[in-house]
This record gives sequence, C-alpha cells and structure tokens, in this order.
Amino acid sequence: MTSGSAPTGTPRPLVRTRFAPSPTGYLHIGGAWTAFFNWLHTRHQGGVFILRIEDTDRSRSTQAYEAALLEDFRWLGITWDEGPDVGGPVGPYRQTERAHLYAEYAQALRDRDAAYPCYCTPEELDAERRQADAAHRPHRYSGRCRDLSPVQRAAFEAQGRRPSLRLRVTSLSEPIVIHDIIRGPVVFEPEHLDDYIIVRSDGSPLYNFANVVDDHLMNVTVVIRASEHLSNTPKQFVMYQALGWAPPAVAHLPVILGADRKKLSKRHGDTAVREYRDRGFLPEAILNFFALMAWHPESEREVYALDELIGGFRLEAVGRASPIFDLDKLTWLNGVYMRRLIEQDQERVVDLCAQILQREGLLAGPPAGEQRRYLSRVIEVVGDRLKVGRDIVAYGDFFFREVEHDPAASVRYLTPAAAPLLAAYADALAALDPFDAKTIEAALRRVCAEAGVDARALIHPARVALTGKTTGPGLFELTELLGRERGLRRLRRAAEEAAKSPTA
RNA sequence: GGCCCCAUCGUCUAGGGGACCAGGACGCGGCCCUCUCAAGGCCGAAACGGGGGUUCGAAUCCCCCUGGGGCCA
Repeated sequence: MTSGSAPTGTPRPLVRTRFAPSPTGYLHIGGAWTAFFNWLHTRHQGGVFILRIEDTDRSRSTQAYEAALLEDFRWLGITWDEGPDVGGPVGPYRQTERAHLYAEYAQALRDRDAAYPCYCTPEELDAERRQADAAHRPHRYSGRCRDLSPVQRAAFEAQGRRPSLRLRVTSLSEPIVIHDIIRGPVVFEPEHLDDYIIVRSDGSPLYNFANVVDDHLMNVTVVIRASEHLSNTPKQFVMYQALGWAPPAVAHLPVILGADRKKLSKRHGDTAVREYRDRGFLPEAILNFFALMAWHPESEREVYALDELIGGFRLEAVGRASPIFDLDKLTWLNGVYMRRLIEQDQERVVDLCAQILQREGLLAGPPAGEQRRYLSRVIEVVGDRLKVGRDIVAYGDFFFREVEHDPAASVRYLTPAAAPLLAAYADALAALDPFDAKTIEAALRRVCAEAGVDARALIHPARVALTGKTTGPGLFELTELLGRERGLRRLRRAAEEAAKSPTA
C-alpha cells in the first residue's frame, strides 16, 4: 500500500465472513463446501475470513476434532485470517472461551426486561406440547412465566427451581422480512415465533443466542450458511432487535444431497473430507468440483484454476436448488488433475501413492532412493489409469507383492492351450538382451509367429500370469519394470497352472 | 402436523420473454485407436413436472396443483 495515496470518499466497508463448525466430527463435505463459498466470496472482495469454533456442546466436542478440522481446511487450501490458532482482534475464537460474553449480554437483556427467567420444568413444557398436539395446534410456548411477579419468582426459587432465560418476543403484527442475497425476500409471519430459550437453566447459551452475540461482536458483515438455518433467521433477527444491533446481511446456500435426494450423510458413503483425502483425491480437484455445485463460473468449461474461481465468484449468482453430490464427476475431475500432476509435479503423486501403499501394507515405510525411483516408474507405467491415488493399488498392486490370479481371469486365459506358449515365452525372455519393452514385445511376437497363433493368444495369458488381472498397464512396459527374474518366475508358475487346468 | 425453501437431460449446470424443435460437462451407448483397461478422437440417446393465466410470442413473468427438500415438533 502506498503511504502517500489519500483515501477518497467513504471507505468501502470491509467484508467479514465466518465459518463456525462444531468440533464434533471430521470436516464434512457439506461444511467444507459452505466454508469454500464463504472463502471465495471473501477473497473475491478482499475481506476477512474468520474461523470460529462452536464447541459449546462439551459432551461431543473434542480438541482432537478441532485439530482435525483445522488440518483438513489447511489441506484443502482454505485459509482463514482470524481463528483459534492465529487469534485476531475480536477473539477469543472458541465459544467455550466466550462464556463471559454470553453471560454479559444475557444480563443486559434481563436488565432491560427483554428477557425473563422461566421456571417451567421439562415435564411441564412437555405437557404443554402434548396438549397442543392433541388439539392439532402448532405448539408455541404459552408464556406462563412471562409476567411473573417477584414474589412468584422467589417462590419458584425457594422450591429449588433453576430458571432458563427466555427472550421476550415483542409480538408485533409486522411480518419479518429477511432479504437473502441468494433467495431474495423471505417473509415470516410473527405469530409463529414464541418466547424462545436463549440460556439453559445450567447457564449454557443456545445456538441462536451465542451465534448472534458472536457474529455481532466479530463484526461479521455477511453470514453465508446452509439453508437449513433459514428457519432460524427470524429468531435471530428478533434477537438483533432486542440487543439493539443491526443484523448482518445473510445468504443461504442450498443443502448438498445424496443420490436419494436426502441431505448428504454417512448413509451415502464417505462424507468426510478426510476420507477423500485418504482415497487419494486432490484438494485442488475437490475445490474445483465444489465450485461446480450450485454455481458455475463463466464459460463452458469445467476446469478452473483457483484464482479464476476467486475472480469470477458472485454470491448473488449462486443457485437456490439443492445439488446432488456426484462422485462420478468428482472422480473424473480428479483424473484430469492427476494426469496434469503426473506431467508437472510427479513427486507429489509419488508421495500421495506412497502413503496409500503404506496404508495398504504394500510398502514398509516412506520409500527412498531406489525404491522411490521404482514407485515413480510404476506411476508412469500405470499412467492415466490413475484417477485417484487409490488406483495405484487397483492397477499396480502386483508391482509390490506376489500375484494372485483372479479366478475368472485364470479360468479364461490360463488354459492348457496357453501353457506351451507361456513356457516358450519364458524361455525367450530368459535369453533376452537388453531386457526392455521393445525387445520384450519383439520376443513375444516371435514366439507367437513360430507357434502360428495371433499375438493375443499369448498377450492375455501373459498379463494374467504377471499381474493376476485382465486389465491394466501395457504388457511390455509392465514386464520391463517387473524385471526378468520376477517375470520368469510368474510366467513359469502360470504355465504349470495352465497345463493342469481342465479344458473348458 | 406447522413454517420455510426449491423445481431445465439420470447427475452438475447454461439460459432471466423472440438468439432455444434448449447449449456445455459427468455418466451412458456406438465407432475409431489398440495387447486389455484407461486416456484420447468422432458420433449418438437423453430435459424445460402438470394445469391455468399474462403476452403477438414463454424454459424464462404470475397463480394453482404435484413432487422434492430443510427446519421445528
């Protein structure tokens, strides 16, 4: 920034957004997507993105999950400017460390009589609800504690009752209109609101209260969150009024659905970002894929660099309909990025595959030296079959362990007719010099020509012999990499097996 | 059950009154390439949920219905 430049006119208010996860599990695809749209909008506007930890549910929140959350965001490349680890001017950034603030504003509301203590027991409230149900009326709190006298309150206290705190919702006849950036005006009739609890009898604040206090104190200017919170918005709107604060702008994103059109959950398979990481997905592919749900950048392309996404992002243009999570498309996109990476930054692919191979028990530890070069060659040979990291196992496991013949492949190709061909081929390879893809191919074709058979009659059995499968990398390349010794052993073993195989 | 949201190919989407007998992508099918599988190339099937309006004209605007979803209970 140039120090000499004079500011002109009113300074543009800085955009401040936040993502506020609960550390009760691993980062969810839906949460990551929501955070990403927050992040895109903020980076587009040159604003500040805040990470706030909503850990008020102490029974389910853990430090381990919080650490995992931060780790997953870092892995994705979603960075925050203020948060529990980096701090910031409006901290702390963990709700459990902000208890004094909720207490302070709860007291302020009480002092102003905008909130009142409610002594109803769960049983009494339950009875109210059942009555409403029986009468087929929507249940709202009766408000029986709304106008208790000091004497009545003292009497309840004397009984040992601990009050919760309820917001006195001034029942205006005016509808509440939320101007949602994505959805436009959304109207809520006030009679559906009741005096809701903002602090439990144990003193812990409820979501709609803590959230409002935090967003306001953290100067959040736009709340971008999933539309499952849309019905909470009028409650919060009333809260802002009670506190005398101006509410932030809101934008409600649609909810990501599974193939059955239900909210994406564990039933649909992997929903944690971490699981995709473990399967060998690339963060840049995931973000690119995220950008294609409920939004689409400019042109008729699917692949976008991150700075293009930031440059072109428009919150108002985000779709209102819920997208279905399409794993096929993510996998395809990951393949696009993987192929590019093999060309441009193979070391990253090596690291990715190494981790997966270790987890599968196919590598003892992080590969170094000769082993690393070998893995690198395996990746080249597997080539564009590698769409996700895990494919290294599906296509290249035989490079790291003994072959196991797939039964169906064995029945089909390791036949008595193939046995002499495999044996002859093994003999030919034994004498080969040099031992490379080119000479290997020539040797195979020679064996077939001498036997008067099509090359396929040997190629397919040889692949099964060497890899155990009917699909995979080119036979000659993989044979070269496997090496003469292992190649001969596998071919001869397969030749024996084929000779003993019953004729079809 | 109450409140709210949503609706273009199977899926992600473009489109915002005439440019649309609706474009792109994934997936699917066929062909080419080829030692298989991928990748790549070419071709193809595939959608405006229904009904009323408004308008000279509606995928686009309005209403109703239907369907789906979310929240609360």
